[in-house]
Amino acid sequence: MDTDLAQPRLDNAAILAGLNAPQQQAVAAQATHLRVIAGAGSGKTRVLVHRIAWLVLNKQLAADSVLAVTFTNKAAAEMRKRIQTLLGAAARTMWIGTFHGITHRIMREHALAMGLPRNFQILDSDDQLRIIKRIIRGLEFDEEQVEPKRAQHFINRHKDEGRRYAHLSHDVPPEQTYFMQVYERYERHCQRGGLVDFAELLLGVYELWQQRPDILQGFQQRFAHVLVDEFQDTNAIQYKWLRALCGPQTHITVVGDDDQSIYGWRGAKVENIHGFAQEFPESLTIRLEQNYRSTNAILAAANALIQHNEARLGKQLWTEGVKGELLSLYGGFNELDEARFIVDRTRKWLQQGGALNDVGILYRSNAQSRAIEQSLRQANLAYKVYGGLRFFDRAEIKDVMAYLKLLVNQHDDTALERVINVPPRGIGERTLLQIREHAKSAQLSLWQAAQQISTGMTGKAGRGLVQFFALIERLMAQLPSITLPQLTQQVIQDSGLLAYLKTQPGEKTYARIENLNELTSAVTQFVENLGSLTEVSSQYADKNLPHFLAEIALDAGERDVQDNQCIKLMTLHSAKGLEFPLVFLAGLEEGLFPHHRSLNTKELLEEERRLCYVGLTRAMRKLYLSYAEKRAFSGNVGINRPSRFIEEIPNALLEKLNTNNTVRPALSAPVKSSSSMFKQAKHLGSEFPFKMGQTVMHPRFGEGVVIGGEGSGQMARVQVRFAQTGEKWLALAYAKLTAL
DNA sequence: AACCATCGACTTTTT
DNA sequence: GTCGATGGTT
Repeated sequence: MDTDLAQPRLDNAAILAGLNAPQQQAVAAQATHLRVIAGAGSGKTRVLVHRIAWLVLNKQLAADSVLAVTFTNKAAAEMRKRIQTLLGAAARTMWIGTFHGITHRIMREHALAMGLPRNFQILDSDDQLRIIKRIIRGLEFDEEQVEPKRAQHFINRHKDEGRRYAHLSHDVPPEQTYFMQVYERYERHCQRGGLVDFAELLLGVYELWQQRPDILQGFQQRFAHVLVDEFQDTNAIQYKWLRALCGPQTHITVVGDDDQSIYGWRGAKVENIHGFAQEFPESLTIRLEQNYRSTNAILAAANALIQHNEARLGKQLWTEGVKGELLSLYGGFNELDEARFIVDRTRKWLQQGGALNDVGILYRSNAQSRAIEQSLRQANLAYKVYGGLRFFDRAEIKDVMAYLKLLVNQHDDTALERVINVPPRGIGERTLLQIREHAKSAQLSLWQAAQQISTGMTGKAGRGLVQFFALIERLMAQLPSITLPQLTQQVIQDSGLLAYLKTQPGEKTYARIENLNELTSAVTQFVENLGSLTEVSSQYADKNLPHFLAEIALDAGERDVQDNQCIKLMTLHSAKGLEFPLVFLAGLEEGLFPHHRSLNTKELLEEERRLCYVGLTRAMRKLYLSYAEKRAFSGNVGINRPSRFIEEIPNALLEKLNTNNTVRPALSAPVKSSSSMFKQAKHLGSEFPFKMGQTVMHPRFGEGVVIGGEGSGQMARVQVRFAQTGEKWLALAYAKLTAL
């Protein structure tokens, strides 16, 4: 797709060559601000890259007066690579990075002004959760009532919106007062420890700019052009941050597709791209609607589907390419039948000369992969499941990382707690409790507290502590004289992690040991790359290690999807930005896709539809849609109607393979009012195991009476009035209700 | 302190 | 069904 070659002499003709008219307009737009609505497969990255080249060439810009922001490291790396191809070495000094990477860089530069220690640490969500758990325990809250995950979500949601504890109204629903207290303590904890979570990177820099207009002005003057990729995914704080950065002289270019906005649930605001023209009156909007990826049939289906959304800027994808095959729809008897169908058609594809890595199998939720994997294994087809646990999130890797963190900062309590008894060295819960108590009362870090306590200690725990201190100190002493890969090896060996792993039985042990080896090669790779970056460090671990830790914290470890000679399985969310000649979109069932938790509000439902749109537009040549009439879920069997999204695709584009089944068509609209729920329940009939007014038994809530119901299959819920607990909505798929 | 059994949860995910 | 957390037991 990309035929860019290094040009000996780059001129405008070369930059614009091979681009269609709207692409050229976007690349060379003179408007103060620019919004590019870039449909799927319309050459978005290409336009972004060529625009940067055009700007540098025509506006005589210094390369470092351009700032290009993306969401993922992968996108940033790709962009830098392609700019390098066009502009050569000039791309080196250009500010290209993720929101978090760039704010991290700014934060390092201005740590002092932000009241941060020079060696501030970045928390990943795992670290964050651990801290929150500790705080909840410290406050002596019941973890049942104040769930750590929800507290984390509470904190992150507010920070992503730019709200500190101090900004919050204290007039909140009672259940949130707990979260408020956790938030307050969490803020203090991070402040004290020099800990920075992901949201803090953005929020911290934003606040710095608010408090120090001089610093802000410096950045405003430095960047003549700011370009933002995937603008539809920006959240509130990212938007505020960008808004602040745009001074009177700044030009901003945003690129995105409101129809592919699928991250509303984690705070992304489609409004940002929708309202751009109002917010930036001197702006031009250009639509890229010519698609270079899919057949006409696929695009027609995608266009038809997305037209059911109201909240959109509007656009129609088209192609000069072939009409292509119709989409095929298969209604499986159950999820295994669906999987067999997928295997069958994959085989057919291979027989016709297709390749394994042409194939992408996409689904709404991870759990769906199991049945498909099973069938693929039986058929001996090579596949890989993308998503799930990231490399650096694996327990054994995090253990090693925690040791490395401790070497940089012994007062990193989170890291210490993680590894003080991993591998087991006799330091149990009681000892740990003692250490925590002492740390709390004497205002010490756990490291300090442990050292003080260990002096009077004899026995197993005491020996374990001494051994642990000796290990850390010995490794610390080596930092200035060994390389980072050597250090990593030492940690793996000397900590006893490797030896301990080897003694553990279980099939996963081998994979874990492999992971540790892979970590060493990742570290080696990091050190090699370091030489080519601007921040050249000495080869020794004392200099490299802090950089490495920051890098890893900001690295999702995105795996390269493209090359592997195998079938790719992934969720629709992870498939965004990818393309496959042959795509299976599985599990098109009401309740699963659209997901039952998105059925009740229009906004969520439209996001589901956009997700479906993303799925359809991944396909280049052939697209299969499928659903299962019955699907096993958490041990239960759910009966689902085919997804409404199927109906939203014109019949003329669909070849129906096996849909002569017993399942009735989808509900045309979500159930809204409670009275209609009530009616619905009465008429639900066979698949609804309870009648109105029936007495039922619940293992936890006891006896109750059915007073309402809604939905069917996986989304079926009943309302029950319990004697003790009052009225509750219970999902039939989860609740173990028995009729009395 | 380590191990085992039982219980419960269960959309999507980058930084 | 399966993973992870928890609580009770050894």
